[in-house]
Amino acid sequence: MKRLKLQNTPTVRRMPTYLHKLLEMQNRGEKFVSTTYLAGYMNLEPIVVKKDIARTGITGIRRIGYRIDELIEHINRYLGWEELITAALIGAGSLGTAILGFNDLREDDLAITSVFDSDPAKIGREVRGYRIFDAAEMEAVLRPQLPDLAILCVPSAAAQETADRLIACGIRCFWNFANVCLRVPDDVIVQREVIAGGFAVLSYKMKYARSGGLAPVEH
Amino acid sequence: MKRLKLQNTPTVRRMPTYLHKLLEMQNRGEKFVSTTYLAGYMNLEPIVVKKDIARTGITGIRRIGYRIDELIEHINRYLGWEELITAALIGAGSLGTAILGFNDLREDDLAITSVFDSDPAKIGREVRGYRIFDAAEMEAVLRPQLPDLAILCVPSAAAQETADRLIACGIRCFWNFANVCLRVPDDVIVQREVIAGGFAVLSYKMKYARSGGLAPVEH
DNA sequence: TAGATTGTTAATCGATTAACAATC
DNA sequence: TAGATTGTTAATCGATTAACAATC
Repeated sequence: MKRLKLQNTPTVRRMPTYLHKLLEMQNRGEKFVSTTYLAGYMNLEPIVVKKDIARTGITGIRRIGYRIDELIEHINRYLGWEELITAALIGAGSLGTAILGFNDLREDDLAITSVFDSDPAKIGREVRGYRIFDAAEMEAVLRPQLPDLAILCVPSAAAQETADRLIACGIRCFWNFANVCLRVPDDVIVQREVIAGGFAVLSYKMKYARSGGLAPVEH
Repeated sequence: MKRLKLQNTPTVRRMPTYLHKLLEMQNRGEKFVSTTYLAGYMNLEPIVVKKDIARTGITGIRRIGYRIDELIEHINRYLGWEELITAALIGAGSLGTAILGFNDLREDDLAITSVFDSDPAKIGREVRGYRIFDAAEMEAVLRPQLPDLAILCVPSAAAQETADRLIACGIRCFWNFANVCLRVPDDVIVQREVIAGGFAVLSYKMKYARSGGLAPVEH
């Protein structure tokens, strides 16, 4: 099976952190930023930031850095965050609620257009200003206006079945927080978040530090 | 500044997913597993899994695979998950509550020994069976029995200040879910989770697929 | 001018992938 | 035996890092 392999994911993953810092600086009224500054903030080597920024295609000003507004625009374009992305969120438990509350993402990048749960105690109520629909009515609600992606916050045991229904509905993109690897057709995109993966890196760092002394850093 | 750079993080990040699947298989009464099988489940090339497993130092059985119980033990040792890791969780909002509810991690790997919040409406109450302490009393509660790490689920604006207090208390390891890069001394370990990073990869995949056709896969 | 920074090319390093022998 | 798998070494690829010219 030949698969399309994605490149530059380390760069892509760093972009939202640059963006967040840049927006904060813009709010403070700052106009320019240098790679040195961003690297200092993120505890990275300046050359890493320089290469990342170069990928967006921006041209900077020698001795000064980059225009903040221009850089924000370039990063948004690089990530495909120019037009609003719409999503349905399935599973309004504590994790789902946490995602509904991320104002970092929800400014101009991601709009959650509907929220579903199968718990009768939740259906019809509001969470963070979102009305919760009955998961049984997912197809009926989504079909007329299909969102770009589905955010899966359902229990792991229900994830595959939920995904199957959404795929049948026409959804071709998933952000999967359930602890299972989904079986999907070739043309369906899945981004799985593995929280335990972060914890594994953390404990590996601890093990490393016990022998080494200093605190290790990724890369 | 010379820093200790961590290697094999891609391997380390995949380990918890192997582990989770292996435990499930063990519960079903299975005894052996092959790299081919795990690769099929995780949608990876078999050679990737073979190399990952080799890093744990286990020896397999040609034509059969690996003993599941032995592999579980080797992965736990590789990650430093042999003895229980203890943690304080700061911030019992929806994200904190979600983490308190991850039974995947909380079996034998991670024990949350205390939970703090500064919201008077929450202090003294229970969330998922954990009693919530007043964040103002963090030092008093933690000092007598310092946990291995702190899980930061506080609002971003409060993260640095909270971290500073915990460092003064003796904490040397953080799992940081707040959207800021913490300033910490050289000997303090930080693992930052950037949820927006996952979303960036997802939207980058979408952009890629729009031109390419097939759904791209990392690596 | 001097110095901080961008821009660009080359070197290095590490992770993935390929190839194939060994073997139960 | 044949075939599926592990074990191991080498090749490739991509990301990080180094070096240095250009310049405001």
